[in-house]
Amino acid sequence: MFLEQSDKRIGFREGFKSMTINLKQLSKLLKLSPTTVSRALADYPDVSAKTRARVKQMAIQHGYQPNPVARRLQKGKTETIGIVINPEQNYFSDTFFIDLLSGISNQITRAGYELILGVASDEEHEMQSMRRMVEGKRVDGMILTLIREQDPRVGYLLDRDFPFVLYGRTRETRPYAFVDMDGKQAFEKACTYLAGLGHRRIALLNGEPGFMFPVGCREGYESGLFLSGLELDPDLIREWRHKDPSQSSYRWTLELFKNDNPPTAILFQTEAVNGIFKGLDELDLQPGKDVALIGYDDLEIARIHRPSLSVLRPQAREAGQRVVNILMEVIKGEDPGKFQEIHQVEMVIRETSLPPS
Amino acid sequence: MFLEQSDKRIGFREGFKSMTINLKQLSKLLKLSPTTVSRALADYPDVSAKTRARVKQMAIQHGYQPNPVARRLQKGKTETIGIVINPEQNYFSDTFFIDLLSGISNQITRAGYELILGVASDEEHEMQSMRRMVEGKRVDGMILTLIREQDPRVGYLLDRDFPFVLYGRTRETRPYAFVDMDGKQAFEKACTYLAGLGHRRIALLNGEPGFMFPVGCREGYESGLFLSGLELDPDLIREWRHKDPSQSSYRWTLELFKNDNPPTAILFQTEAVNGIFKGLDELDLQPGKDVALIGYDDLEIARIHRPSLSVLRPQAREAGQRVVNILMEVIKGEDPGKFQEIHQVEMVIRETSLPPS
DNA sequence: CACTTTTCCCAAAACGTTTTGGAAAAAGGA
DNA sequence: TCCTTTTTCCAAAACGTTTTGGGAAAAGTG
Repeated sequence: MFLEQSDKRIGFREGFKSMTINLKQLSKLLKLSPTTVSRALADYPDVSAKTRARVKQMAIQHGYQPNPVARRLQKGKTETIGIVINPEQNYFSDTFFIDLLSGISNQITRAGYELILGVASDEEHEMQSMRRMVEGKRVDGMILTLIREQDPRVGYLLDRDFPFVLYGRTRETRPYAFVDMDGKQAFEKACTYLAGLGHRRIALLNGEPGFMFPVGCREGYESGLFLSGLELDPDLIREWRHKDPSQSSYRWTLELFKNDNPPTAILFQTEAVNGIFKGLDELDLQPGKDVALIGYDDLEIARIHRPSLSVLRPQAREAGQRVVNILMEVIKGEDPGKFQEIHQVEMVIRETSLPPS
Repeated sequence: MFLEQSDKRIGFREGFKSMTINLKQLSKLLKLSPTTVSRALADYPDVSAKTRARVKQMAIQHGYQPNPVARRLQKGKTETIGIVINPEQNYFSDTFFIDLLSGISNQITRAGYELILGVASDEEHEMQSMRRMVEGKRVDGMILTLIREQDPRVGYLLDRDFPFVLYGRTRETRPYAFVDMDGKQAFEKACTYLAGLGHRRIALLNGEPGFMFPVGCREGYESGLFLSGLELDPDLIREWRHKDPSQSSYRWTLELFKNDNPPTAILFQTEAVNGIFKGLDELDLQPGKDVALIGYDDLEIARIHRPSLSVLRPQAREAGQRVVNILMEVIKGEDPGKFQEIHQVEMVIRETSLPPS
C-alpha cells in the first residue's frame, strides 16, 4: 500500500516528512468520495451505518486525522483561544494562576481548540500582543486576566465585538462576560471571623492599586469591620506592589507595628506573606500567636509553614473551566451579558487565626 | 466603498463579524491581480517599485493582514511551536521558568510564529498532549523542558523525525538539538569557592532523581570536592521532591545536622530554600553565619532575604531565545546535531557565602 | 405496476493565500 | 527596423478540508 503523496515527495529531504494520510488518499483507499468520508467521520445521517463503520475503521487503522489548518480555513474559525500573561506582575509565584491555566487548558483541549500564549512585560506590550492575535485573525476569542480598574483591553474588544471573557471584572458600563472570585465576600467573611474571635484591630495589606481585585478586597474588609461594629482606621491599610511583593510588605509590616495601637490581626494576599513573616520575625512577634493572619490564596507556603496559615481558597481550576465554557458560548454568538459569574471563596481555618492573646 | 463580502454577510448576525479586508478585495481596489498584490507585499523583485509602493500604501490604509490560516494551508506549515508544561512539578514558582518562557515567546512572535501551550499534570498526559500536537499536525516543532534521564518524549520525536529542541539534556545516543545550562560547571564553581573559603564539610541538597538536571549538579559537586581535595560523604547528599520542595528540604535539613560532623555549607536549588531556612531556624542556626549557602537560580527570595542569598544565576531569557532560534533552523531542515549548546552559569556572591566560623 | 419518498452517495465550489509558468509590454542592441 | 532581453504583470493551480445542491438507487405506497 503506497500513497500518492509520499511518491511525489521522494527525495524531498528538507524538513519534517509528514507520513500521515489525508482525506483524498483515505477516500481513494475506501473507493468513496472525499465528501462521503468526511461526512461519515462527522456522523452525518446521510451516510449508511455500514459505510460509516467501514470508514471509521479505516481511518483509525491509518491514523487519519483531518488537517486542522484546512478545516479552519473552510470553517472560517481558528479554533484557537488567546491569552496574554505578564511576568512582571509576578503572577506565577501563585499556584493559583497555574491552577487557573490548567483549568483553561484542559477545557480548551476538550473542545478541540488550541491555546496560544503571549508574554508581555507591560501594559503596552499586553495590548500589542492582543491586537496581533485579534487583528491578525489568529484567535476566535480572548481570555483576560489581571484586570485593571480602567482596562483599555476591554473597551478595545467591546468596540469590535470580539468574543472575550474576563477572569475578574473592570469598570465598564457595557455588558460583558466574566468569571470572578467574590473577593468582597471572602474578605468580609475573614474579617468578621477575626472580629468574632475578639480582634479589634484588624489590618489589611491589599494588592496593588489600579487593579480591580483589591477593590473588592477592601470593600469586603470595610463591610466586615462595619458588620462587627469596628471602626475603620486608614493607618491599618496599605498596598504592596507586584514587582516586589515581599519587599513592600516587609516595610509595611515594620511601619504597622510602630503604631501606638498596633493590630492584632492582618488580612492580606498570600503572595505577600514572606515579607510579613520577615517583618514579624524582626519585631519578635510570632505569626499566629501574637498576630492572627489570614491570607488570600492557598499557596504551598501556607500549608507547610509552622504554624500553618489560615487562608481564603479560591477554586481557580474550576473558574478556568467556566471561563472557557462561557467563551465558547460567546463565540457561538450568545449574548455575553448573560454570563457574569461570581464564585464563592472558601475559608480554610488553620493555625494562624486564634483569638488575640 | 463597499466590499463584496460584507454584502453577502448582511443579516449574518451570529458570532464575531470580521470587518477585515482580504487579498481579493484589496486587489480589486487596486485594479491588480491577487498574485501581484501578494508578491508586492512579499517584496518579490518582479513587481515594479511604483506598484509595490502603491500596494503597500493601500494595504496599510485598509489594515490588510494576510489570513494566517490560509497562508499556513498553502505553505504547508502551521507556523506554530508547541510546549507542554507540568504544574505538578511546581516549576512555576521559579521566576526562572517565566524568564525562559518570556524569551521563547518573544522570539517566536518575532518570527511570526505562534506558541501553543499544553498543560499536563503527569508524564502520561505530557506525552498525550505532545502527541496531539505532533500527530494532529498542529505544530511545526516542539520545545521540551524539565527533561528526565530516560525521556520517552525524545525517542518519540526522534523516531518520527519531528523537529524539536530540548531545554536540558537526556540520555540518548542519537544526535538531537539542545540548549542546556552548565549545571556541572556551576556546582563545581560554587563548591570550589566554598572550599576555598575553608569549608571542609559541604552538603548538597539536589533535585529530584529521575530528572537530568540533578545529574549535572552532582557531577559538579563531586568534581568540586575532588579538585579541592575533599572527600565525598554520602551522608551529606540528599534529594528533595518537586511536589513538596519545602517539606522535603526541611526534613532533610534537620537530619543533616544530627550528623556527628555536620556541614558548614550547603549547595541546593533555590526553590528548596524555604525548607532549609525553616530547618536552620528550628536548629537555631543562622543562615550565612553558621552555615554558608549557595542556591541555584536567582529567585526573588534570594534577593530580598536578609542575609541575601548567594546564588548561581542561569540566563534563562537568553536561553529561551536560543532555543527558538535553533528550533527554526531545525524546522528548516538543518541537522539537529549541530545545535548543542551548553551555557555558562554566573555566580553571584552575596551575604550567605562567608568562611566557616 | 407506476409513482413518491427515502436512503445513500458524490461532483463541484468554497475558504484565502502562495506558487507556477507563462505572456504582454517595454527597453535595449544591431 | 527587427530581434533579443528585461521588466512587469497575471490566470490557474494548489494546499486539505467542509458544505452545497443535487442525483441515482432503493424502498415504500397506492
